[in-house]
Amino acid sequence: MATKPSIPKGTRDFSPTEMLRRKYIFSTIERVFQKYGFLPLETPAMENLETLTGKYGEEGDRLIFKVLKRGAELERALEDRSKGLAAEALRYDLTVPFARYVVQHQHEIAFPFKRYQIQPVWRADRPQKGRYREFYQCDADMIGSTSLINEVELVQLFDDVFTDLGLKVVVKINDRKVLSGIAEVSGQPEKVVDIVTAIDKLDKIGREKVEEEMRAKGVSDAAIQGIAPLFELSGTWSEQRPVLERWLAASATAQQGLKDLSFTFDAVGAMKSAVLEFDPTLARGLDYYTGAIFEVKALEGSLGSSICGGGRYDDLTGVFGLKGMSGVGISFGADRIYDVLQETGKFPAELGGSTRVLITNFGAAEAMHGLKLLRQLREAGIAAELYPDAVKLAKQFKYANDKGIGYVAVIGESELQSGTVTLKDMRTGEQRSISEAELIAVVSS
RNA sequence: GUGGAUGUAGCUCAGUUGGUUAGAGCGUCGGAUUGUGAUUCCGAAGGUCGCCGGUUCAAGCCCGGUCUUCCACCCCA
Repeated sequence: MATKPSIPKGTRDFSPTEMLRRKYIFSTIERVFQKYGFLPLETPAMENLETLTGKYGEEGDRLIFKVLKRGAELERALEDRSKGLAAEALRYDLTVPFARYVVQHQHEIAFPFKRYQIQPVWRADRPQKGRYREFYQCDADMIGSTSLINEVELVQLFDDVFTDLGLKVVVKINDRKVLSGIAEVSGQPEKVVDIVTAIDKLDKIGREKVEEEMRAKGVSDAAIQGIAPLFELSGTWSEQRPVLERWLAASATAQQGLKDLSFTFDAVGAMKSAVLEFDPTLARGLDYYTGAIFEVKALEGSLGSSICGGGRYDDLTGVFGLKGMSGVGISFGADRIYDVLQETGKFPAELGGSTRVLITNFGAAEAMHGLKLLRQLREAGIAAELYPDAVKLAKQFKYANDKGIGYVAVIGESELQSGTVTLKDMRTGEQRSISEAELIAVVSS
């Protein structure tokens, strides 16, 4: 007997209902990406293993899904383990494949290059709620420009997407240069990574535990004291800015970061659905971000975790041999946006895709006539179906009901003779007899 | 990768200190209505109790292993 079928851990099937909703999210994001001048790009599901290893830190390397060698190559690898059992791996994110693409095709690309990419990525992580081993990323990056106008546009892009999705969000922004400045001013600039990863957890574990963690990582009490002003920071950017300028006066790096942030705040202007907020505790993706850092959180729903991220990286393509290419990019977490929209009931009630009208099937003659009508309806741009089998009518009506089809056009023997259809509005339950010529007009209104 | 929970019908879940033939609601299917869904009434089907092994006269229940899902950490979308 066949064993019960299943799918790998951390992967999911998406039902038609779920897919309509997912496509709604993807197409909303894609439309905005295009409006901002980003062009589509796709890269293979698999990359050469060496393209990926070492790009995500020690922790990241462990989470890369490796693809086992096959055939004779595998036999050889099993005998001599020194070269490893895998030469390829599934992509871990979209940014590194993008960097690889840019380097490989640098002579064909016109810079600044703006691309978007909506594809699944894989991580050999331990699944949890909202964390999968296969999930989609929706990335937009521009590379080959250091202008802060890019940062400004990305903030506006966030605003546009979430306005279209009808969700209130906060866009948090920070600058890696400010974080370096904080470490500088504290007197232990070499501890910047430890300081920053601890600060990053502030809203989750609180000030005391953050200080505890810094102490555990070897940050001195004097330095922790020096970071204290961070915890007292409050108010809007215009209130925060002078405080930061005074506190971080000794660090030229920090001053530059503050200047850049101010430019972004000033240039963004009024926003529709998003609130822009400076968050000094924001540190994500420290490995390659060098300037601005972005994160978006929903102001509705209970998810709490971030639904988008991004930032500027000064030397993303350097590891592949192309130096001095600065880029800035963002990523939408479609799966988490789905959860928030689902929880807050923000999905549109009717998401296209469902058939508008179903023609009943009473038998060969009626069906052949229905087929002709079906063609006319479709020519008129109306999604229509003919029930394929001449089963009892209740079953055909139930099919329409379950599928959310708006109208059922009953064509039996009497309708066939009189050239009419009996049209039932499935929402109201009303039913009336109309001529075939009227059908398209009534159904499309 | 570390620590802790979880798994019973398609779905959500009951199931007594281990005791005969494992239940409910929803859904599905059939009928009431051979030309009408959603609502109503009647009826039926559907389970190797995640899987493998052990203890026992007897296991859905106890023990071990394994897998899944979930939670915390790590990290992250």
